[in-house]
Amino acid sequence: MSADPKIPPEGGPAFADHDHAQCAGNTLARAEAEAARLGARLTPVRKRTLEILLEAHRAMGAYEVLDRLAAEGFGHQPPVAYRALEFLVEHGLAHRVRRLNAFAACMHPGEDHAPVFLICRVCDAVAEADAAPVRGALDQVAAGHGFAVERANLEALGLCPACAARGE
Amino acid sequence: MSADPKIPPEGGPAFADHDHAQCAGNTLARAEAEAARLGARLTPVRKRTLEILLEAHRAMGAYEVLDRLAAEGFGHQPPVAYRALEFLVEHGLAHRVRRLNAFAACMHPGEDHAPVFLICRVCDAVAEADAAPVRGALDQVAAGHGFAVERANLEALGLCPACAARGE
DNA sequence: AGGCGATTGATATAGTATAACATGTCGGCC
DNA sequence: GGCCGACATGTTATACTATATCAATCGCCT
Ligand SMILES: [Zn+2]
Ligand SMILES: [Zn+2]
Ligand SMILES: [Zn+2]
Ligand SMILES: [Zn+2]
Repeated sequence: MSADPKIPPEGGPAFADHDHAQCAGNTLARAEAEAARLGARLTPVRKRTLEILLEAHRAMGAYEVLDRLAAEGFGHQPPVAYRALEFLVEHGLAHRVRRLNAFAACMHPGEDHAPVFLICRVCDAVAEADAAPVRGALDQVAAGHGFAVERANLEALGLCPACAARGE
Repeated sequence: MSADPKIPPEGGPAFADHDHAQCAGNTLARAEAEAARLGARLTPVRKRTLEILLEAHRAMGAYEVLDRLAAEGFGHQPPVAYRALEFLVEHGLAHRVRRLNAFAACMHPGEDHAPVFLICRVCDAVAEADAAPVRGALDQVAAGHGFAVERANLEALGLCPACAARGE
């Protein structure tokens, strides 16, 4: 039942130590501004979903998010979580991490970025890095095949600095 | 239903037109050599699974592979397909395409490569491109975060040359 | 023959995701 | 005010993807 081998530190920080409450609040504010700019309605479920992702500062599965939402009086069915998450992803307020079948809040809402995800295989922390250089190389390789890249999933699995220092 | 070399869609070839029977046979031979080199046993189910992937020359879901295997007298249960696929992936004879929850035969077995996948969103063809430049950029970006990349999933979605020419 | 690890198969279940329908809410518009 | 359509939320039901576990078998070595 709860013999979870991985113990993702509750609200674990991304790679760099930081004041996470401020980091989450900050990002939420930017996300709200971005939603307003887009004319996207950040309703209660959606906002709460985003807050949950931001507070955790890690990738969360849809059902994990759903449990939290349900515990707070929202719907108990999968579509409740999936719809909110889909909304966030579509509007660039969150990202889907396919390697983990999970979702993570976007740390740079409104910046129109193509992220690369750095996923620690030990602590499950997920950091969003700038993909511009990677994307450039990708576009060039693809061009060599006559292929036009529209979207890319770039996800790296490895060791975060903290876990590497801890001797993995 | 399979003869016209000009039409990619069903079981379509990768991006470049080619003699697919030869392409598949060739790759299978190289895969067998690689398996032998590794001391990996390419048993009937495993070999047939690889052949199925090679013949299709596209990414296939585990259950799709399972249906084929079952129709040919192998087991009818999911683990049959998942185990064979896992074996192939572990030995570098196939790759997992997470974006599609699917698997594709490796076109360069034994070359110790880190592939990038180019996935056509129209015809579902999947090409395996050299990821070395992409991987280099990725490593550099990751290093900037103190992150050590061990494995990466690099998958691009877009338009293959044939579909682009056909006016998308 | 007997032991042993690897392989295959079946049963059962876990985990992830979406289709389809019902209800409610909030606008503009007559 | 009353109507209407767009959207949001919620529910039921189901589809799709993946793994844990036990049982039988096979190849190989002693
Ligand atoms: Zn982002
Ligand atoms: Zn870590
Ligand atoms: Zn390959
Ligand atoms: Zn195509």
